[in-house]
Amino acid sequence: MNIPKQTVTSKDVAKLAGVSQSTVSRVFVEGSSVSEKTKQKVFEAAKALNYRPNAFARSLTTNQSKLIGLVFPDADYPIHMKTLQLISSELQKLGYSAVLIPWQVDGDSHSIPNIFQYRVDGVIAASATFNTALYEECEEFNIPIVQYARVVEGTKSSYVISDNYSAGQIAAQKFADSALNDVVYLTGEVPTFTNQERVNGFCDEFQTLTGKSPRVIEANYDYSGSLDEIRTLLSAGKPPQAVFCATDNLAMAFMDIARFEFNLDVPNDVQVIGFDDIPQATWLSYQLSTFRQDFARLARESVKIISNQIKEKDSSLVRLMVPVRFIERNSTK
Amino acid sequence: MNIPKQTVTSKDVAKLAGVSQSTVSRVFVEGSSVSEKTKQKVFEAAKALNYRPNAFARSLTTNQSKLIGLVFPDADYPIHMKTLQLISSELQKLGYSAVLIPWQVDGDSHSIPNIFQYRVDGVIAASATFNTALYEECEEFNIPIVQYARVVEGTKSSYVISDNYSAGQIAAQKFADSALNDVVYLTGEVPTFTNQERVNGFCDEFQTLTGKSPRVIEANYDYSGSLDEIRTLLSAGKPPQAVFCATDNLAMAFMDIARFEFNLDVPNDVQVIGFDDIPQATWLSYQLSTFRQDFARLARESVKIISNQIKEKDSSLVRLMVPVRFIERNSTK
DNA sequence: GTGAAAGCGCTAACAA
DNA sequence: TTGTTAGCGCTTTCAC
Repeated sequence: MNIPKQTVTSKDVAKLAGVSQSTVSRVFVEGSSVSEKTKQKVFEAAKALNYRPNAFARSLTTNQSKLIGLVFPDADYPIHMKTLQLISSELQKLGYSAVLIPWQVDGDSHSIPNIFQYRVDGVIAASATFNTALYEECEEFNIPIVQYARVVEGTKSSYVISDNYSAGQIAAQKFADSALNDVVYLTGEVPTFTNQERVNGFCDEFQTLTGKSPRVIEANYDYSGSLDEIRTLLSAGKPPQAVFCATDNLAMAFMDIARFEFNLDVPNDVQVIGFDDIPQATWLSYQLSTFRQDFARLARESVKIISNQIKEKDSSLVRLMVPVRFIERNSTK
Repeated sequence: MNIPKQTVTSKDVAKLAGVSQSTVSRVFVEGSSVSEKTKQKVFEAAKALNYRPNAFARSLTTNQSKLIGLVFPDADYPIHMKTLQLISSELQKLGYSAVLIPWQVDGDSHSIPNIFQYRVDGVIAASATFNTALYEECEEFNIPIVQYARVVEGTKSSYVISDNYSAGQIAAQKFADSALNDVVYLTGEVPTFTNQERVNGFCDEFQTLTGKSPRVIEANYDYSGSLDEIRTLLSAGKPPQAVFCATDNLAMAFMDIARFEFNLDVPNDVQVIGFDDIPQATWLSYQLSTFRQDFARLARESVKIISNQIKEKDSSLVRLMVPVRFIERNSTK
């Protein structure tokens, strides 16, 4: 176990360029005053030696790591990779890198604290399972945190989410336009703020428009965990005329059960709307009408917020709502 | 922009515990000799002050960052989140954290070098688009790299992949058992080592068993990019009796086109086998027979390899092949 | 615009 | 087992 010293340091570059170490430093720090000539000299020397500034040493003096902790989604939901790419890419543009924060605390819950040894400048919590410990740690160390596409109630943190209430309203309008009166909101089992907003928008609007209340029925956010609840729903008397589902996965589970086990036609016997617009929504088997979240925007905004809070030491909370778009395919009419 | 100093340092802890700074350090470093009594004292002081060792300062002296660069997949393929979770969790067990390396080099390609400012101890490249620059940088800085579930030919690095050749053989046997003779391998457009292995295993075995050669037809690894190629294939005379697809997404595209546009029954008119066992493979619309990769094992092994290469300074290449399992559902008979 | 010197928080010799 | 000392590679005053 023989760990070598770092190969090239700013000292080496300084020597080769014939300047002081601090001049080298200045060249690599934005906005320092260095003459164009020495700057060139230093760049040349740096390139010749293949020099990379040591971010750790830098952090030690600047007290900024340019590292953002990223709580990444725990569900194997098709859109989450895109989320990660978008966030990572936005961070990169601003000179930040992302460190993964494992959401699964194993055993003694020492894992969360571990990440704070790296002194992340901020944390982005991307639609993952709730983790109280994380929020407490952030508060303790005064690390700004922003929630991406989710809100954990009771936590005082910034967030960027889609306008779920409007989505609910639009779905309700769509169904009301078809003069339906027995409609269902199919929800997941874990109550979340964003889901509740959709429920509220849907129920409020449908009530207003038709005078009837939708049934809210609990299943699961994913496919396989919802099958039995859907069977129960469809076995209990007349099927609903339309179903608005909490996720696309759930909507697809509903469509499959309705078609293959209850011989119902979508959209003629029952209309279905999902939420998320996962790639599978376009597939020929589903052609699902659904709401597309503007993930690029969500990523951009959350990164912007976190970087502002870092730079400005501005601890005021930002709550942003991004519009969604209804994508009509063949599961509605 | 008022950046505060770090709140609590080992010095503070030392003072409170009434010991020297180096004793505090020893308490937080595995395998140092400290008496149980002082250890307790230090722990108490640390807890009272909410002390976290500064990983940057530590790295500076140890020349080890305990950070692993992670090149994460660029495709929005359903299993990739699981991959990330598994790798991240395995890393955590060994005391490492993962820093995301953005695969998309924007513009001036300065992004890759950036990550090396953090002096990652190693790099795991998880099934992503090939990036020559990354490999060169790693070599330049002597950073071990291991490829997860992929092999970029021409690169001298360790890798862990599934036994794709065997998968091809098993698929061939399955089809040969049904006495078929017109079978197709539906491949993606970008040639990869793992895919080629599957092609080889499939063709070799089918040839051996039946004396016939499968047709190898090029489409795409994802769903929507493959539709036209599949239409072309099915429009050209009699449909194949069976198709082995490079990915599950591709298999599902084939099933959809076959059923909805060519009125073919799966598996009676044409049998289909996929590869990956994504969650959708179990869905009622597909019930796809496919090969399940042992991602947990792939993650575990790749982390083990990288950590060994870091610890042992062992630059010998490890090439590991992990068995796959054929999961038979209703798309074959 | 540039250099010298001090110090960020930690670990690793070397003594004791 | 413990304390003292000397850096790790960088940035940042403060002179000049």
